[in-house]
Amino acid sequence: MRKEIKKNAGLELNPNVSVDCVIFGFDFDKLNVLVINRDVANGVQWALPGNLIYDDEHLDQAANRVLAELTGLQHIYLEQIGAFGDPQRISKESDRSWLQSIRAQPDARVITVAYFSLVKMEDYQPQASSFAKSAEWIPINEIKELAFDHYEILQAAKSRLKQMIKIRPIGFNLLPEKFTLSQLHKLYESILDKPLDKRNFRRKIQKLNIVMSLKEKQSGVPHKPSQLFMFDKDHYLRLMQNGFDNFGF
Amino acid sequence: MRKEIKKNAGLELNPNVSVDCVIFGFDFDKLNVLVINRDVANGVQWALPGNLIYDDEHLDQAANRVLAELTGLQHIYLEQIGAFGDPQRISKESDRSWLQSIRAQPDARVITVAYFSLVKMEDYQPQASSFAKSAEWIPINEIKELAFDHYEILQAAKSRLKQMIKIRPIGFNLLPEKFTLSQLHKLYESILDKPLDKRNFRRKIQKLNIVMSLKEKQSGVPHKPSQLFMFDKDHYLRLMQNGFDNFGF
DNA sequence: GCACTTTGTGTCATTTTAACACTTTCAAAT
DNA sequence: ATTTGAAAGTGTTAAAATGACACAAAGTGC
Repeated sequence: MRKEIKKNAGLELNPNVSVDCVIFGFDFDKLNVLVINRDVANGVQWALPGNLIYDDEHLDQAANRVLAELTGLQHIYLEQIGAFGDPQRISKESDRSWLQSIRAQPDARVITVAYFSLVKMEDYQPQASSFAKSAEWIPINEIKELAFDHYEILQAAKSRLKQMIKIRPIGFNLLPEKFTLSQLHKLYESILDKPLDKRNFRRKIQKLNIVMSLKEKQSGVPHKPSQLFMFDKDHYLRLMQNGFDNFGF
Repeated sequence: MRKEIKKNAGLELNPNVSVDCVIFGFDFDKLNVLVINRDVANGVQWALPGNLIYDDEHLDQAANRVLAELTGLQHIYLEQIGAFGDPQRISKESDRSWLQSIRAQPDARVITVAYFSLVKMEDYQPQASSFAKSAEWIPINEIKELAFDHYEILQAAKSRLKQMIKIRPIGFNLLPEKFTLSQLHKLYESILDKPLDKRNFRRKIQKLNIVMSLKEKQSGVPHKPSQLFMFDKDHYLRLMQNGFDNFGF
């Protein structure tokens, strides 16, 4: 195999394929998404972080790279949503100037492979300076519009997350290691977008044995302090081996 | 918008993006997959049907085209599985001769977008001539190996199908319009890859009201003839509007 | 009419679900 | 010191869903 050629190719961006990431965070109250912004003629334009892939790069690698370049985070929960391939997906007039500033071949037909990732918001807090701000956490429900086809991708990410959380305990990726059941409860409500009865929720989670209670409580809160819990991965893996894949929400 | 340029571009295959289809069929006994084959040095090589996309073509369109070109079928249930992007995915030595015979740029890095589709086997029966055979239904459990990364894609398709059938009644796409509950039962068992209690299965399906019984029975069978049923789409849509998305299998 | 094959059906014990309200514990304010 | 506010934590019950299980009925082919 021709090594030199491969090496060269490795330096090349593939002009036809990009990855975009829907990065979810949870602020103990609602879901947020990390978007990047850019000043345009009439205000600010938001988009999902993303980029072209390199020619010798695995798609998953490219997504991890985009995430790391933006946030510095590594080893983050990341899952592919799918490919978006409308030939017109990046040709809206309002998107062209942005594209021209970031792409060598702004007119190329690009399909994008979307990923969603779950991060602990505490792990990445972009500087909120009003200058040079480039990344921001935005509550998902406040996002009405995004560049390119990113709004569509966001909707797909949301519904995929909803689907996944019903069959796997991925929500823990959005919480600190130690959390309260109320936080977990609120998280599930936010993702599923519907109220869940508090007592029934707690009973279900505890019956499944996927959380272990710590000998530690919240402190400094102006109300009854809550028991802290951790995700019990071992118990979950055991459950899973028995074919468990339905939380029943 | 520059029409001429777009038209020209439309005639071009995009050398970097393909689609591949996992086409499922059900023979009332087990799941089958439609594969294409090609004689190679030491026997026969199987692959999933697929092709490069055209530059002005939507990914979904491309998948529909591949399906139609192979089978003549249109308006078939088709759903994206995701993109497969290992940079080495098509560079196995054993795949190169095949690629060279079908691709203008056999060395290009290609990512593929995989789809799965559900067809009624009766709607497409490839000629089983031993010459020039190019497409064949193969029982999924007999497939141990496929060209490129197609085996991996097949596994993803299988598990996606399994996942989907638990939340949506897509199985009906694999059956004729009129079917028996035993056929439906067997279909679910084949997809979920586990036995389901006959009576409990029938009870569940009928309680959900997603099938309507016809005033018609099987005939010509050497045993008690079965009642025939149809999928009741209206009832299902009503269910769905109430948020139903879990069959509980 | 006998053999064979598949259809079709009901009950019961157990588990799971959904609905629902009040007491406890802390910090903060007075 | 007492009150106020805010969230934590907890149990029961009725209804529904589940899982386990066996035998008679209705055809065809011989």
